[in-house]
Amino acid sequence: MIKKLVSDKLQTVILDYFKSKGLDEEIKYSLEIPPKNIDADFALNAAMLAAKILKTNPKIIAQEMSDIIVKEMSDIVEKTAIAGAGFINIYVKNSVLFKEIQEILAQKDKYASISKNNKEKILIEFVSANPTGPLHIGHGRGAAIGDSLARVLKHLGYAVSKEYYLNDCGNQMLVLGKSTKIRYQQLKGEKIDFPSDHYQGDYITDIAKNLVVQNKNIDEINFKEEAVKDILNGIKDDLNNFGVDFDIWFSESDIAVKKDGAGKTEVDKICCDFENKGFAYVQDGALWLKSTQFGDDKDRVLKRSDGRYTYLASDAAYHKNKFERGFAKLINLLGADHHGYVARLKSCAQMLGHSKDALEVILYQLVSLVRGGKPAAMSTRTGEFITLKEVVDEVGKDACRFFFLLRAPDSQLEFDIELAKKQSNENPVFYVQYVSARCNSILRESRKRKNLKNDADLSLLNTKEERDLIKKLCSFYSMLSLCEKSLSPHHITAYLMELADAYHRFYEACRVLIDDAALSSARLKLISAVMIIIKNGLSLAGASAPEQMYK
RNA sequence: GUCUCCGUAGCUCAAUUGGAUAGAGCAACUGCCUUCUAAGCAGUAGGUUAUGUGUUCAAAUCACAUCGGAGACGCCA
Repeated sequence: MIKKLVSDKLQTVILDYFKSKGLDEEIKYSLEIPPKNIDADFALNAAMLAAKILKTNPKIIAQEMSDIIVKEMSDIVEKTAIAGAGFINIYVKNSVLFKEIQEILAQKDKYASISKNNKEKILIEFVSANPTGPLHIGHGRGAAIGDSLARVLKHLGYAVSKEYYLNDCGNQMLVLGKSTKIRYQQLKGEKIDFPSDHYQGDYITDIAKNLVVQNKNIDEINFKEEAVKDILNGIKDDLNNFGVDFDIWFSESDIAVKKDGAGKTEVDKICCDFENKGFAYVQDGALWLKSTQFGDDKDRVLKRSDGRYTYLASDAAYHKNKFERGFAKLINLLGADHHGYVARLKSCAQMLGHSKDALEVILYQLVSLVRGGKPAAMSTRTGEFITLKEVVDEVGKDACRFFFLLRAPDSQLEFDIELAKKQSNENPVFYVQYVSARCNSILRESRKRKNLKNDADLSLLNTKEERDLIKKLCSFYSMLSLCEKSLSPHHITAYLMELADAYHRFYEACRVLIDDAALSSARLKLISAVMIIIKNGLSLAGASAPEQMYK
């Protein structure tokens, strides 16, 4: 939280300076972590931005600002330096760093979390796969990104709810029921052709087999219900084994089937509402949403001329329901193939009286599946897909979740099954978890020793490797706020790899269990702090921090 | 045809959202285990950020154009 400390103090100092210069407008300066070749703790770009407006030399502004910072913030700032085109590099006092380590040790898994729930309520909806088949590897990516983002936001003090939207009515449910029935009849010896537009996967036959065992009369079986129940249980198991749990399972039938006293569903009501407000109109016997009014490139059908609603109508009612539950911000994770929905969903949000930013849609590129260099199909209908369960069983939950978090959502992810199945050091999760194993090993060994002190003097930690490691620990909060700002949790894995790198270098350079009891105690404190951060970070990524690892 | 995303080292990807000398892992090569786990460390090599023009103190990042890849554009679900 050093960054927060520095930036909070800087804010008033800089504002005062700007005022003294007669600058009223807000300048969006940023406090950054400098590139590796510069050893300063933070870099400030405010002088260059101010110079642009004041039309003066940025270096002069930088010097003035720098002098004020040193004077006003002497309790935390050791020194400053002006570099490049007018960067102000800030060096934080060692005592601030050491205090931060104490803070980590005291707060443990609560470190860098904001406990007061004064931030807005957020609903994050993800996966939401139709219950027509098991989750595949693409759903895994959505699950990993959504769940980790939720964990980060929760840690930062937002009241986050994770929701799965269940499309449990509509035509495909009927097809699912029919598919199961035909498989059942085939198992009973009837000669029936299986239609090519029905669900082909073996899991349908498995469900039918279970029904055959129950030995009921065919007329007593609700095939649709049995199939959905079976598949949904499978989905829940798969998510559970993947470390993902949802707070709310929202059923589409609640808004599209359930009727109020007047015999209206929520979908009926919102369509009516939109029409009354002029956001929808009738043309060619269908009801159209005027989404072009809010930036969509064409209007969309809400209700077909035969009276059936489209998915958009359900989605509009669903999002209205989300807002009504008191969520100030909605985050939806969608596969990139659904990007066409963004404009119309945002239109709905605005028609409901919310800002278009109240709904954030994170699109993640689909996972292209490769098997031994050749592309592999992923269609639920052909039945030739790799399930999430299959990959988790073979690769392990930790590696799988870490792998999905390595890339930004909008970059395409190539998942080579053969490579992922190889449990080798090609997978960076081992590099990070190895830190945990090495720390634990030392901590175990240290318990056998008796010359260690509790009130270790952290100022003894003054080698380059120790200082680098401490600084990396202290930037944990910066990483979290970056995830928040970019709404992407992929910075977690990048951070963990950097932290692991700093730790392994420290491990090589600085022996912990040594005769010098004072130094040894200080280093033990340091690795206790490392353990806390590694564990926190891995936990946000949905992975574990093992106590031991063997060859 | 229109729209969205992408194009960065041999491969897979980062780059704190406009910042300083563009960084990691894998693959390749050279060293390091009688001391807390070598799933590690140190080092070498690898780049006109697809191409071009522009915007400014500053561009991989923004704008326009071109080339290439993926995807979306139905009164489908």
